[in-house]
Amino acid sequence: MAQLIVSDQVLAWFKNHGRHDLPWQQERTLYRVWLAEIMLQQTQVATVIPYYQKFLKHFPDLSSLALASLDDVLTLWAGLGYYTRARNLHKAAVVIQQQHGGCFPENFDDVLALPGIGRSTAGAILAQALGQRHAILDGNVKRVLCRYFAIEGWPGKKAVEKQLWREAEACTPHERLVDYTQAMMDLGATICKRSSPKCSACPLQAGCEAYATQRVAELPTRKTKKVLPVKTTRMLIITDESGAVMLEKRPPTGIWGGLWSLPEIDPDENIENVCMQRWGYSVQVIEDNPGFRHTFSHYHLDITPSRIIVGNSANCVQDADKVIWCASGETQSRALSAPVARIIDQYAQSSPKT
DNA sequence: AACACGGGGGA
DNA sequence: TCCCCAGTGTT
Repeated sequence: MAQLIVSDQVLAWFKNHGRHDLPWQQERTLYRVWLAEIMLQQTQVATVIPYYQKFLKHFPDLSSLALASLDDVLTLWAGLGYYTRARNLHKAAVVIQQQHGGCFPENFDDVLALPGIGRSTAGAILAQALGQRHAILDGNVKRVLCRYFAIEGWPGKKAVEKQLWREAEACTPHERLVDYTQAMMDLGATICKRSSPKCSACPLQAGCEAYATQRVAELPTRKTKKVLPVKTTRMLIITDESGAVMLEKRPPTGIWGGLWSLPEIDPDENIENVCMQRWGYSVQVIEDNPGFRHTFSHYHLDITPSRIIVGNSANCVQDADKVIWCASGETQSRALSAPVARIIDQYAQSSPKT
């Protein structure tokens, strides 16, 4: 069977299914394409259009933008978000006035050097405005390529991104760069979407490795959410003859600062020894429990609750600010952390009676 | 609530 | 060089 050429498929699809009437496609000057590409960073087409037209009306060319105050630029940008883009846009306009005689540069490295313009945006501007041959690799194209070539690994990783740039270069045709560049972005935005991609309407389906191996939903590989560290602790449910439970006040800062909590010990330590050392208690461990996980924003805490009965609580004097014995019906009125409340609630049911 | 996003800037 | 951020829309 004949080799499928990505650009051929995409260009043929673009003819009937791509967008051809976007404002920045009408008069493809470098200035207009540049403005569009900056606005389109992290912002969808439908949102951009009214801003784009308003902006162009006020700043129809590069010099009007360069001469404007940053305040005026930001005012027109208001509502689009990511205002760093507007600052860089204005800064770049000034740079172009000073260093390029007011003409938007046509050399790739010069464009790349402007503030707010990276490799992909530089390529997109020159390809769309001048038909120069440059690969682009925005989020849409990354998704298309990751799926088409079944590229594993998070695209933000350098090695993966390097491979993606290589594929992007290899796929880029030598002609019709204006259409191809727009077509790839349109394909990613309307067909090869992050979720619910429309593979049945995709011009690349026949050659798509992810589609062939049913991995469309898994690719691109998502960013590994940084694995939270796991800490472990043992919480002691120490009850006396009356069923009252021992609570400790936590330090004012840190986790559960100032709340009442169950005494905690290192899960690897011997419970009887610790109870004797810390409180002078001879204790009887009733049971050990499988425990459960409580997750904070920055770590998991695996909690093992251990049920303990002590016969001599009255004999032991404690600092009432730090330790209380709390009767079973009384715990609800105390400021408890959620896991501690859960544990106490769970064990209150089976609280031993004297 | 988690995730995605292009480029800048700091480690 | 690599990582993380800012700031907002989408899922």
